[in-house]
Formats: sequence, C-alpha cells, structure tokens
Amino acid sequence: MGRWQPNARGRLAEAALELYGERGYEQTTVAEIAKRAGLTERTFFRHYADKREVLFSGAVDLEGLFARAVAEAPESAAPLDAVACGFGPVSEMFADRRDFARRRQAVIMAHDNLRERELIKLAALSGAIAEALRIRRVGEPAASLAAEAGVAVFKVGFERWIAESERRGMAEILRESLAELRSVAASG
Amino acid sequence: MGRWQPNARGRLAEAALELYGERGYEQTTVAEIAKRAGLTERTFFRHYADKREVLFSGAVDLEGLFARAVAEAPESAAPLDAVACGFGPVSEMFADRRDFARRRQAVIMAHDNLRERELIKLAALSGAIAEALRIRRVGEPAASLAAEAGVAVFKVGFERWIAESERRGMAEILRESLAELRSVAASG
DNA sequence: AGGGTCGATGACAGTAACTGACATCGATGT
DNA sequence: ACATCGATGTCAGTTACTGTCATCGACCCT
Repeated sequence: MGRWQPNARGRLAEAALELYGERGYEQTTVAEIAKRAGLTERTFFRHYADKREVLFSGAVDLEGLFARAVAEAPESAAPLDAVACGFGPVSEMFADRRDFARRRQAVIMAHDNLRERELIKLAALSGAIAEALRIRRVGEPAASLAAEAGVAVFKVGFERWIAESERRGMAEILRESLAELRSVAASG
Repeated sequence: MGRWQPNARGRLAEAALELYGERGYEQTTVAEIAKRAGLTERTFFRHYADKREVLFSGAVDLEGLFARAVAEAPESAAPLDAVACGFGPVSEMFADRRDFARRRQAVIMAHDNLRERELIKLAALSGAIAEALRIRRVGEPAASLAAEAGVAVFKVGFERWIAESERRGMAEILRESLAELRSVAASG
C-alpha cells in the first residue's frame, strides 16, 4: 500500500470535469479541483501544465493512434484515403465512451478558453497526420491540405456522432462526412 | 485638441507587437506594454480583453470582409466556389501589409498561447463562412465542411505567401492551393 | 459666462493562475 | 540500519485580470 491514494492524475481529471460541469469553468478554482481529488493546488500543477490541460490528457493517444494508422495505410492509398484509414481505429477508441465524450464536449464548448485548447490539440493532430503523409512521399502543400481536410471531417463527424440520438457508429458517420467533403470539393 | 494622445488602441497594439518581438510574449508584462504606449495597465484592459487579444483586432474586419464576399457570390456558384470568392477581397486587404503580416505571424507562431487565439479566430471565420453558406441554402454538413476546407486553403496559402521570397500575389497562391485541395480530395 | 454631464483615463485594492524553493516521509534497495 | 528516491505538502512571490472610485478636459445647455 502506497503512502498516497492511487491515480492522482485520474482523480484530478475527474474532479475537474465534474466541477467544470457543475459550476462552469471560470467559477471553478484549481484549489477546489485539488481539494475534491484529495490533493493540494500545487500538486495539480505538477500533473497538468494549466487549468485547461486537465481535460486533454487523451489527446496524445488520439494523435498517436491516428498518425500510426495513416503511416500504415496501404502504399497504394491516395493521401486523403490514407488519412481516412485513421477513422477506423479512432472510432473504436471512442466506441464505448460516448457518454463521457458528450459530457466532456459540452464542458469544452461552454468556454472559449477550453475551445482554444481543443483547437490547438486538433492542430497538433493535423500536424502529425501531415508529417505521416510526408513520410509517404506526399508533397507540400498536398500533405497539409489533406491532413486539414481529414481533421475537418473528423471534427464535423465527431460533433454529429455526439449530437445524434440514434446510436449509429462513429465510423459510419465519418464515412458519410468524408463523402460529403469529396462532393463539396468536386469541381463544378 | 483632446486631453489625451490620439489612438490609444493603436499605440497599445504597436507597443505589444514590438515587445513580443523583442523579448518574447511571456517575458513581456502588460504593464510594460502600457508604459511604452504612455498609458497604464488598467487602460490596456479597457481596450483589449486580455494580453493575447491585442494582436487580433483585425480579425473582425477579416471575418466581415470574407463572409460578405461569400454571401454576395453569384447565385449559381457551388459552395466551395462561393467560399473562393472571399479570397480576392482578402488578398487585397493584405496586399500592402506583407511585412507587417510577416512580423506579426512570426510573433504568433512563437508562442502557443498566441497560436491558440489565432486558431479560435480562424474557427470564428469558418463559422461565419458556414453561416453565409447556409443562407445560400447550402445544407449541413456541406456548409461546415466547405467553410473548413476554405479556411484550410487560406491558412496554408497565407503561410506560403508570407514565406515566399518572390513577390507573388496572395490571390494567385490561394488559387493554386485551392486547386491542390481539389486534386487531393478527388476520389482515386 | 457658469454649471452640469460625459467619457477616457488613473489609482488602488483584490482574486486567482502559475512558479520556485524547500520540507516531509513512506517505500525501496543495499 | 541507513541512504536514497519520488510524490506530495507548505509557503512566498509574480502577474494577469477585475471592481470601484476619483480626476479632469471637452462639450452642451441655458
């Protein structure tokens, strides 16, 4: 038995999500989050760089999963098809966490400071995908554009998946959104 | 003659850009910015909501100009073509400010806090464009996807325009980038 | 001319995010 | 038994940001 309760990081993240949901992001102090997790404010900042980051510890996993899938796409796949290869694994990652994702998304969308952090995480995701494409010998600006387009599809699809009442799979919605993007981008 | 020097807002913005460039964003205090502008810290916060916003006062103009151009595009224009109608006016807006834009962009890219603010401004731009498309009876998710794609083209093209040594016009670069996006999105 | 209102600014105190330095103390290894 | 280590606590300090009240030239009204 350790000297401290286990999983301090997770307790902090859960406490933060609860409090941001109950009182709102601005009305919650870091000291309150730490107290609910049974820790001190100083310890919060040892686990998370700032008050926003506590909601985004999953971002590196998402980025790694997505980028690896793009890197391992069939050699013959066109850039945007390679990006679409990331949709499958990512959909699985979220499959059994829809309620959590919905709760978290509602909190994030409620405050611009959190939206900003979400956007820079998506930008980092886009950068990692673009890098994976460049390794596949996709040139610029095609790599960046395919990555940005793919992330746009993911963003739009993710929000639809969260908003929908029917329990359609995320993968299906992402396929639809991708088709819609292709249709929109097709020259008239 | 007024009781105070004119254009306090502009003086604050110029002082901030200078100081962020000289010492970096984090090493600059709001009190220093205000002092260089001949004002006090409290007055800074009357003109700008926070330390980041001082670099983004032009964002509303950009958004208005872009969205209006999309709204006024020929009725026959397809969604992405309507978005592309915004590229012309926006290119003109930046035409004679390349050095300023480059200086500002270098400062923004140097610190994540400023990148985050830039990203949420671009997200607002995308939202405004999507709204203009919806008024043109473009459905969802086509409107959001066309807007996101258009902003991705603008983002990529803008960075190229700033990075290039040759003095090509931004409009030309944006046309190229749009063609590249279309090529990337075309089904294999 | 005199008086009243207005609007941009200054002065000052207060909250909360974040940081650095040092102390604590159970676990772990030798 | 003893030294070391690592996660945490404690405390003081800086700075972003806010609320409140005072100041004082410009402007208006009579």
